[in-house]
Amino acid sequence: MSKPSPASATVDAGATAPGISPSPPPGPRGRRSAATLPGRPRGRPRKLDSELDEGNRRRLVIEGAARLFRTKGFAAASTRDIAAAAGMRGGSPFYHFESKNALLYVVMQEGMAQAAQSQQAALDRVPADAAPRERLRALIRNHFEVLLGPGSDFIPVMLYEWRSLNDAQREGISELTGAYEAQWMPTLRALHEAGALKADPRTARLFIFGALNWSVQWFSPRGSQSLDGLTAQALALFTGEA
Amino acid sequence: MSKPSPASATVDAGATAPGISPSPPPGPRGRRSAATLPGRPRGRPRKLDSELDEGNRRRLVIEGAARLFRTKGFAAASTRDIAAAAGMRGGSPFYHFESKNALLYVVMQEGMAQAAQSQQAALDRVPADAAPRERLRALIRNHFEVLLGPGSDFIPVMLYEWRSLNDAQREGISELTGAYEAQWMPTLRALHEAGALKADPRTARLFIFGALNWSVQWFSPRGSQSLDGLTAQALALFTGEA
DNA sequence: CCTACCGATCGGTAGG
DNA sequence: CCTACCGATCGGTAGG
Repeated sequence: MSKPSPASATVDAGATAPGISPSPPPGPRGRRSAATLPGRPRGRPRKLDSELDEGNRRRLVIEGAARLFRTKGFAAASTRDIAAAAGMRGGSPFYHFESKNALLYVVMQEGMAQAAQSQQAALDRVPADAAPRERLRALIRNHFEVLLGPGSDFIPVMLYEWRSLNDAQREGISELTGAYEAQWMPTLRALHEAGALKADPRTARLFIFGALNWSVQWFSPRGSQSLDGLTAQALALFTGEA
Repeated sequence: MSKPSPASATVDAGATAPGISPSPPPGPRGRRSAATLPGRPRGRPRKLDSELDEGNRRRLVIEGAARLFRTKGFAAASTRDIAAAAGMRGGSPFYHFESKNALLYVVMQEGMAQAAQSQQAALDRVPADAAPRERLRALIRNHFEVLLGPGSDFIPVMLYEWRSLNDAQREGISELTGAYEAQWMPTLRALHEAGALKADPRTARLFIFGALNWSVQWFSPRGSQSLDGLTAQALALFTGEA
């Protein structure tokens, strides 16, 4: 119901998902041939001021967009709002991104790439002979960090603005979320076989993700709950052990 | 983070939450003195055609709004879209509602009122001497019905468009959601004391609601899962019993 | 409830 | 990256 029916969903003409490859930022709108322009001095390319912080300005746009998309929603956050948040004038975000939608995609893509990396690191920190429950604890704890930790605007945007993506973009993000979610399954299956998780692992994963993801709606970092405490509570709820 | 800070949150001048009282629909924009207008025949008020289906037109606006707010989001759904969905021309929804925002409020308020009523009926159907787990089953099953059953656009809108309400409106809706949620607590406490629910009941309620609410993101009525099946899985996950 | 209209705002662009 | 601009669309209203 919340996804448009396949029949009516068409892919825009030039809507190939931008920035799918996790390669270094391609510079403003792909225009990167400055060094080969005529009349430019050879040798070590002395960067202009405007080039020096070019990556920084782009960063500011992305971070401002993430924050505004999260607090106001994609449709309600104007590109002017985003420009102001990045210290720019109205039209300047379009120097870095070809459309508001492409900016949304980059926010989600960067968020998921970082979440996946953080999750992999968390799993690597768990001893190979650890109990499945400890592996689940690490996954839950990292997920809370990604959702609620400092600078955590990107993933909430991904969770709550999925419908604002077009089909090609959804496919790109799905690849990332699919890999992220798949890393939970061996642990959930092990717990299920050990009798510590009674629900079917596939359905359990959906419910567990829902329980955790929903915390962005009610968690306050100024409240009494710590992320470690929340993790322990979640573990108790799902595996019946305090 | 997703709620505006109290300092910057101001209540609009005339923004008293419309339609708080669950009394019968007050007719177009509160104008209901037609029967007392001069020159009108006495006796049984013979209704004009336009009056006959006045409630129906209003209904159509509300239901179209609920569907569009759900599928496109509040900001992205235009009042023109809603008018068209109700078979009207562009400006006509404003004959029934003073603003797009007031329409959102009515959708949420009607959704919650109906959900609360449905939940009460579900609880009334549980025998007084039933085990707490059976009470929880009834609550979960009803919640799935409210979220995923036929005509279930209203509650998802409430869940995902909270930020589009102003402060006065939030207060009005909070009263309804608070009562709805409170009905879960005795059951959760009983399960906790019996050792069937390991997490703290307050936190457990937040996680459980998250797990259930998130199902609107992935559930498909054309899939293999029935709402009864989902309920059994959720019960197994939370209370460790199949 | 429709017709016709209004000011405001929006995403996006040309040209420098 | 700014200035200045564009067409489109939006929520909302007057007047019937």
